[in-house]
Amino acid sequence: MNETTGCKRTAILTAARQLIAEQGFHGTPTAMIAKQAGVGAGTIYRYFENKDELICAIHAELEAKLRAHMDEGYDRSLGVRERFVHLMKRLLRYLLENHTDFRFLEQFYNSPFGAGLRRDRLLATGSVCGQGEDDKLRGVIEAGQRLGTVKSLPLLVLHALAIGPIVFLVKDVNAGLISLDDALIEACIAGCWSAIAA
Amino acid sequence: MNETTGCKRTAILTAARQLIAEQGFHGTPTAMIAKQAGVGAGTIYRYFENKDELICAIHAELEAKLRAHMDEGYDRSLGVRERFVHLMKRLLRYLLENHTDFRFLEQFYNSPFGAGLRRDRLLATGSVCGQGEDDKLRGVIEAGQRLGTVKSLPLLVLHALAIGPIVFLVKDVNAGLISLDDALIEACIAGCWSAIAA
Amino acid sequence: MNETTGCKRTAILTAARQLIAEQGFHGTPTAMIAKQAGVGAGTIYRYFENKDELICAIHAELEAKLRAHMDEGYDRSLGVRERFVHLMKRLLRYLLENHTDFRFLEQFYNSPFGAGLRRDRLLATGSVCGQGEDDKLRGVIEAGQRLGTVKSLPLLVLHALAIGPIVFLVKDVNAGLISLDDALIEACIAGCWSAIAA
Amino acid sequence: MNETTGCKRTAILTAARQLIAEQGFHGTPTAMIAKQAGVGAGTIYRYFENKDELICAIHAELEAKLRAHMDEGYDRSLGVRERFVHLMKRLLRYLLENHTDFRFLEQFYNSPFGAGLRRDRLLATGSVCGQGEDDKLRGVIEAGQRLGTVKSLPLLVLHALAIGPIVFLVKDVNAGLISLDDALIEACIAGCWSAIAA
DNA sequence: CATGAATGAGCATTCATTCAT
DNA sequence: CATGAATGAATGCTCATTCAT
Repeated sequence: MNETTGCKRTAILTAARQLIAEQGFHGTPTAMIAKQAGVGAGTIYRYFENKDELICAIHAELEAKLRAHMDEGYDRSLGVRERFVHLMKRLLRYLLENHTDFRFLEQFYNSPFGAGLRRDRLLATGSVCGQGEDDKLRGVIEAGQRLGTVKSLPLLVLHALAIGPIVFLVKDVNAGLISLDDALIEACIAGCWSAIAA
Repeated sequence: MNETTGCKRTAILTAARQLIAEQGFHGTPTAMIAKQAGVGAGTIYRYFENKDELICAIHAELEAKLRAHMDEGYDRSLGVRERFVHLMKRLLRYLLENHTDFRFLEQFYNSPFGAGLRRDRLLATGSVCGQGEDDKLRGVIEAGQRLGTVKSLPLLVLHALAIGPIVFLVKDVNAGLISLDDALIEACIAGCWSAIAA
Repeated sequence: MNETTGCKRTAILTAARQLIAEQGFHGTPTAMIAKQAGVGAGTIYRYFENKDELICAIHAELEAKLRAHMDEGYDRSLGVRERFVHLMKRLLRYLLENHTDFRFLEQFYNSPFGAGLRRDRLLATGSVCGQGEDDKLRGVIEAGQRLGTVKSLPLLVLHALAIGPIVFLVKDVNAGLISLDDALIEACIAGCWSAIAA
Repeated sequence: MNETTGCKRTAILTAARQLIAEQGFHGTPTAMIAKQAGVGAGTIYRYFENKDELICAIHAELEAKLRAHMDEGYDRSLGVRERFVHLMKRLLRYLLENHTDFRFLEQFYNSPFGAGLRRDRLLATGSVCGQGEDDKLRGVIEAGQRLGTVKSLPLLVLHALAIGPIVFLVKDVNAGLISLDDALIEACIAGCWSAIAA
């Protein structure tokens, strides 16, 4: 048993996520996933229609996890800037701490897989434009716009100004080019706020 | 003849860049590249060691083109902010106008190919930290720091704050989620400046 | 419950026969048979050694059914020609009315399955040469030979002359190329008789 | 070199025909075909879209060969019966002498492959009903009907009476149940004629 | 007895790369 | 130099069969 998860489906998801994060979609044969998950080659297909479905399932899982993590400890009573900083910090910290998750998502969005799904997605175009979803970051930005503390620009532009640097920076960190302490994280997010602040 | 370039190497590079931008690395067999380039399947291997080398050659070519485009019309006599805006505008406009180039680079950096090459690259971690190269954006940022108009943060962080939103936004545009007029471009780059300005 | 037969074995046989008739041996996984039969995938193996045995069991069942049908209403006191016509009509009508049975047998005999079993089988080489079995058609032909009303040719040749057209014609009917009324059936069997009559 | 044919396409066709005749479609992996043909596994796909296309190509080839063989030596000036006997003899002899061809066609027509193609095919429903083609057997039968020497029955019925016994008998021969000398061949075809003769 | 999750051998097909011409 | 036919290793997926419950 390679996985203590108990459930084979979870073992497969975990193995696939890790391997794909490291070696890419095409560098990760299903046989390798099965082996790493400690299951038979055919077992994958009891849980997923095909390799693509497996990949999309991982993506869905990761996005839910990420969103849940960001929302944790969110306090509506705080001011716009404080709430923005809270969400952004949690986002940045999550991406830094969950190395393989980020690597996976990185590849996902920049591949034909993500092409059709890109809209409304968090790291890609931002859940900010999630239609009816309870997107906290979007809510904060819109609240700021109503109060006049955030620029009157299209949501997508503001979102790019906020999220773009985070994604970019995490790549640098993962590439070993820099490491971020609390002060730098604080400074970076302050910069993001300045970018969107009126 | 699909290419009037005369040189087969160029025909191959062009064909490969376009096809890969549209279909991804793995959706683009070498045979397809050869056909589109109007050359024999074996001819590719007269000019490139293997498919990976071809891909890296495209990357190198695109990066050089991009850098050259950014530097064009650059006026050292202007102020820091003006020079920053000039470079950033040219970058954003180039990426918007050269759709397939961006698509290619997007895929390149977010794949095992780019993994080893990521350091020092423009869109990835920014040519800003190009060792000895004449990197104008880096120069502007450092000049700003000396004058106290740009924050005293690591270059990579500033670079992320500047470039991150651009890359992010171009993806949105390419996904058809938004289109940018001059005013939005201006506003976006103003936001980037605010992010790094002291 | 898809089957009211009560017995799982029967449910499996029925499901397998129908599915195989429609989709062929290789287009019919055991899992599909089990599902259609309303039993678990493993249950098939409680009643049949393996898939091949199941297929052979269906074949045996169908052949018995067919033989029983042919023999029904058989009157030994009639003349040779009348008895021949009786058996042949019942054969033709059975095959026309039991579409899937015919489709199954068709596939069975023309596949490696039937290869080893072909000898002594009704539709294939004819139960006419069934060793000790009470084969009515064979009996009629031999009786005819003794009376001099049927040609003195090897049984197998006579059998081919009698049965061949039937099998051939049913295929045409199943393919929707022709439909047979009573007159045509009569005429066809008359032709078969002419072929073997002295 | 397993094949002296010179052309790989031919080697593949030949190998596939023989192997499939012996082991069936599903008992004959493409790798086995390639090996027997003395070519690489991928080479098959340079000549055929996929395995199905290969199989259909074999079928087309065999049917053409068979038709050509039947037509050889055909003399329009002979009487209806003589022409019928000529064609039928050549058909029967061809099937007897080309064991594997028959085995292949047998399987082809009784499989999902043949399902859509069955109409108008020689062994299946008979080229007799080939729309505009120069089908000699059909011509002879129709000529006989005009002269009143052949029954006034639908072409398909007459065709079944003529061809059915042949196909049936060849199976018996191939199964080793009987062997045909000239006299038996003559007798059998005489029987077929009696079946359709007015 | 019955189940159905798990298995893994087996197969069709693709594609980067080679090499004889 | 250029070609493109040939290659065969590699891969996603299927399915008959087993066995723990």
